[in-house]
Amino acid sequence: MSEESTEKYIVTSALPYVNGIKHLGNLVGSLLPADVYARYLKRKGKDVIYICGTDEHGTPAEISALKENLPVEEYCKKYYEIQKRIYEGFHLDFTYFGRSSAPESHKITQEIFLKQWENGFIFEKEDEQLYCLIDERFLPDRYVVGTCPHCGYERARGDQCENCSALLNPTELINPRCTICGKDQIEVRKTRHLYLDLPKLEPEVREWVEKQTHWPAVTKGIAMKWLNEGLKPRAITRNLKWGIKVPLKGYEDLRFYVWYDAPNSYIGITMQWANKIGKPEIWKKYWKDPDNTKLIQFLGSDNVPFHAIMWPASLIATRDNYVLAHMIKGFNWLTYEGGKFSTSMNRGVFTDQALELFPADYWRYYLMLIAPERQNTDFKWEGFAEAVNKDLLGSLGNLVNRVVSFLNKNFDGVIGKVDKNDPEVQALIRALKKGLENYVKEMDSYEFQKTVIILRDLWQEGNRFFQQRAPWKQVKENKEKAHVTLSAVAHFVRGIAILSEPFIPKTSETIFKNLGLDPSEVHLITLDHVVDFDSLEGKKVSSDPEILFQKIEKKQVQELIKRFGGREEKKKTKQKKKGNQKKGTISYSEFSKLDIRIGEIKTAEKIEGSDKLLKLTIDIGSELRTIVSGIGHLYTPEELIGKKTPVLVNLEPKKLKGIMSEGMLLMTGNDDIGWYFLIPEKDVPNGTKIM
RNA sequence: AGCGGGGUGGGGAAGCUAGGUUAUCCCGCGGGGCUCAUAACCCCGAGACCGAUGGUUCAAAUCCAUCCCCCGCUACCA
Repeated sequence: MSEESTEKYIVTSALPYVNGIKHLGNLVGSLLPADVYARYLKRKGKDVIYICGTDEHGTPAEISALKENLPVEEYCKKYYEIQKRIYEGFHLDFTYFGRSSAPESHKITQEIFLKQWENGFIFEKEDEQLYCLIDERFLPDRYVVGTCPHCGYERARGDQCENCSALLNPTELINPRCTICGKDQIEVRKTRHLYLDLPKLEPEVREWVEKQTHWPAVTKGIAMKWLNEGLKPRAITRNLKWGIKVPLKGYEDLRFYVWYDAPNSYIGITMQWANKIGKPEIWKKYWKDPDNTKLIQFLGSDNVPFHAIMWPASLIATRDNYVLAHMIKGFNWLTYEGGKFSTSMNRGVFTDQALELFPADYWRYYLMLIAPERQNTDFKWEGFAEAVNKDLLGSLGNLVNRVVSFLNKNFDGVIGKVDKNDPEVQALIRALKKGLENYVKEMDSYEFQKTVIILRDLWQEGNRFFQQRAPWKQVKENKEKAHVTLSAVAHFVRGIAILSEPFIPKTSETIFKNLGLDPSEVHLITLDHVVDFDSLEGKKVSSDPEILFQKIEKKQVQELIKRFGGREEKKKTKQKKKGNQKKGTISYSEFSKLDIRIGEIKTAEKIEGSDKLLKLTIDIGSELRTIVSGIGHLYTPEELIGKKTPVLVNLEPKKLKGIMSEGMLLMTGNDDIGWYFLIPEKDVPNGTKIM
């Protein structure tokens, strides 16, 4: 066995919670980049497994199951199947997509726990918790509301009062109520829980984290913050029925906390795979050979503490030889049209809807292009359409189509010999070589956005070469040379199809098909065969090439924004919220944005077709402003001329009755007592600021 | 309020960790070319006091300090 083959990789994506169908944000923050990376490693010829599955334990699953009137096991199975099918639709090429509730996950979690127990990293502590007599369950903090002991707010949550923002303990609440049944049949019960002794493990965790100099800023920053604040013991059990049992006498009523069992399921799911393929021991080859295995984990930044601190600590505490993460690639957040994805407000796109609208590769490409690697990024329908129309269709699709069509029209579809002495051809080969080099460099640094841009540049490079060589002219003057041009481009296209495979696997298949190659080959060829300008010689391209992408029309974009919620809707809801609230405090900096000055009304005239609006010209010192004001029923134009009044000068201009109004008169009063000008006590020059 | 991320030509981003020739890319805009290709492609051009102020330095978008603004998280919704 060569040294190369003992090097193994485990790629994991954060386990999506079983509860319902996920947003695009969930895809882009872990599942998709993990898939792209695992595919990349396969393109490098590495021994790699890509592990993921649903995270099924915990209270939310139980509650959602209640709501759907299903036993929790059935509920989880249902959503496991649904999510699995969706991810297959996105061509996520898992080695195994399992479940955290499978027997293997129970087994490994219990095994890990027992080792920690033997090694003295687990202790018991008694605690008080609220218990709902109706639901017959202990209530997690979030499932209790009651009156705040500090401010008397009646709907304070178990952990914090929204009104006075005091941090609370659920047992402090006055008249606590259960949010599951809504009743107040609650009592305080003593309960004991098991804790993982993180303070004891801290030095080892710190030493390990400090060694990870190659982690991205998001990951390392969050991990160091936790360590610097000091680790506290963390409960690993809950009072639930749904979950993994604690394998100790006297603790049979307890279940492990989700945060504790979920990451163990990466191992558990690998075991599920191992059992399924009939090699029950093979999981150890990956998870218990830390010197030769690299664990690469993809997750959203909220998950970083669990993967960078808690889980490694947990594994270290076993004193066993489990693999710890080599890379934890944390992602920031994806927003939707400038705001957040929101289930309740029905804003944003769910993964199942996405697949009904467009092929998976459209999403894969755009999402990786805007992957929130170093900052939050925004999903925009216009951006999506642009990426599809310009990059995928205009650049890649066009290149593939034009070369295949041209070969069919002029050379019976046969690819010829590439003349490698031709300097322009040499330049094209060099460009592909260089592209490959950069691609590997960026992928090895887990830089997905940058890799996508390298791909896009290569697609353009193909078009440039095609344009520069103008085979449609060559074919008339020197048919042989035209054939060289087309053959070179065909080989180039083959190369970029392989490079593009991790990102747009289905498209790469189609490209291979159009080139007359076996589509499944594109998932097998390794990167060292990308730069190859010989292998297609004599081959025949497809006589009926498949169109790679469909254009997304402007009209369609507008419809999508309308259907899924766009900016307009966001504005409205924001205004609504504000309108319902009392005026809150503003900071001085916000106040200082207001530019209010004394202005003198120079002219005033009625606006045709309006009974209240007057068009005023106001001298604000530096200039004359046109302001439309609704005071026509209070004053005649003549009365207004010469009046001095405070004017809000930097108000966003707005068209009223077709006239641009560039400011606002400030007056006092209301409709009962009338409206009055605020006239300065002493005459001041026009344009004097009001502070 | 606390925490995290960010402010770079009209829009979106790269560059900032290891300061240094004309600040890079995509879209848009202006002009030109091509007609093989899903009006898709290619070339040229205009456009940036790199959030503000102060500092370090021969030299700062890049380092330090202060401030301002935006977004997200703080709800087992990633």
